[in-house]
Amino acid sequence: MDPASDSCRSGRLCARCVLRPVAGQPGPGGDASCPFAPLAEPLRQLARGERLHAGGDELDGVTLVVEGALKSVCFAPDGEEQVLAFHLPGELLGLDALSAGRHGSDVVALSSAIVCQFPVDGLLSRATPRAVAQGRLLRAIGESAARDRPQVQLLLRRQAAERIALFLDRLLIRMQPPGESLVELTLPMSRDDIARHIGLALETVSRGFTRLQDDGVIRVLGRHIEIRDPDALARLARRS
Amino acid sequence: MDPASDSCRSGRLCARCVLRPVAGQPGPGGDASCPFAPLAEPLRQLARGERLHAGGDELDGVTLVVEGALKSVCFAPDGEEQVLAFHLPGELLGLDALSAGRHGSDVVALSSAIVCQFPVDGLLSRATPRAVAQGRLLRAIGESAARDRPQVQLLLRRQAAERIALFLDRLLIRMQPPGESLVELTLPMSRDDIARHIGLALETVSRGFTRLQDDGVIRVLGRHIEIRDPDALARLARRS
DNA sequence: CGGACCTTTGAGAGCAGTCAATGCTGGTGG
DNA sequence: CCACCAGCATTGACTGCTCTCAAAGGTCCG
Repeated sequence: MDPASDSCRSGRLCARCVLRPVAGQPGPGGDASCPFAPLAEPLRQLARGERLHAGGDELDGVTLVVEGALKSVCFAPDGEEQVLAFHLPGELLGLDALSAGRHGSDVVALSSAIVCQFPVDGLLSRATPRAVAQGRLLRAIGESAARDRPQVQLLLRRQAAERIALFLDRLLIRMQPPGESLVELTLPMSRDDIARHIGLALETVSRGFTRLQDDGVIRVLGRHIEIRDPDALARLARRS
Repeated sequence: MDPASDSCRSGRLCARCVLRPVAGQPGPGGDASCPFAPLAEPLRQLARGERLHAGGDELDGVTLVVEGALKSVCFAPDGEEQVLAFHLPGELLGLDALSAGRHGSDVVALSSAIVCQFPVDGLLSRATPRAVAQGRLLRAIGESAARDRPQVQLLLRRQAAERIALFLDRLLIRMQPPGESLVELTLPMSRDDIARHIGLALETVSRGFTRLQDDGVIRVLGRHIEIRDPDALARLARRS
């Protein structure tokens, strides 16, 4: 099997890739011709709960989520798990290891998942045919750096209701394909994971969801969420 | 005046540059030979309160803090200022704009400051003599991405005392030159700025400092902080 | 010396955390 | 097909911490 072509053989998998959307690239051959294929390792499949890598592990490379969802976690010295980020299809992870050479957090699959890894050697190589791809990658890196910022903004909100509304609103945006507008979604993570991600007790998260339901903003059935009033949700996320 | 050489003419200014510390580079010529000089614009001086750029501004380039301190702020829709980050000498800022092409937050000088800017064109250029510098830059980018993570970790702590201790401990680490161990420091930011950065009310921050003083961990005189028991501080930051 | 800004301190109310118990759901095996 | 079980989600009661409001004290600068 050819590792390079395997990782991007399927158009379905590459369609939402963050590395792809660049000026004109719909050329003949379609999705099969991923410009990053030469840099990638074979796709890797993960089972629910399986660990992609642990904090302290040597940097294997930057990772792209193709399917499923993962979380980055670290542990406070008292053993408390902190969820630093969720990683959805099309998003990059592992950038924080580019400098230190080793990962700063554990990354665990929330469900069965497929990822695409780019060895760091390829990224740092100064071979010229890859220069264009490198530029594109630099942009993707900036994108990822930018994605951390909203998380900080969220955590700076001191009202639990605001945090929960913001979290939901942003997850919605990240999950919906460009142009579409999701009306319902199934959360890939537990209430506990959400709580550890937005800095609240899990009971507070649960109460928050219930409250949003009572107010007619969403409808909750466990992890299945129906958005009844997207504007109200956005308003709650942005105001107060 | 030659812009390129001006930006790194002074060894004093470049000594702590994040871009500099690479394998062997002490060669003759010393600090004057900054390998990034060809990529940089002339140094820029900022007065206290002066804005380097605003959120939404077109990306001018990645910025290195040479002297002084700055803060990145954004405003919640209700007008509340949120301090996303503080930027100290030797640190990079503006990475989050690499993808969108425009800055995501206002950056304001906390005191008079000097910065060194790298136009984005130079960074994306695939000219080969710069390839090495690009690799180094990629590492610096990863470093910056990694610096955002601790902020999230900090905000996930729910106890005010922990957040304050963590904030102080990390600021200490960032401010002390490698190898040295600071015993006292002068905070470049106000209690209000700290509060808006770690998600607390300014009164809570003030009380936290007082508490640390009462416990014999630090000594407080306004913005001047003396570390009386570094181990205790580290312990508070990492435990409970 | 005056004033603006920053910091500290106090008192009270409200919100979120903790502890505890019940309910629900999805998967497994009888 | 149903019973059971484990993990997850919801709800309630109570405590405690942090926010808010308010005022006084300090510091730095003009």
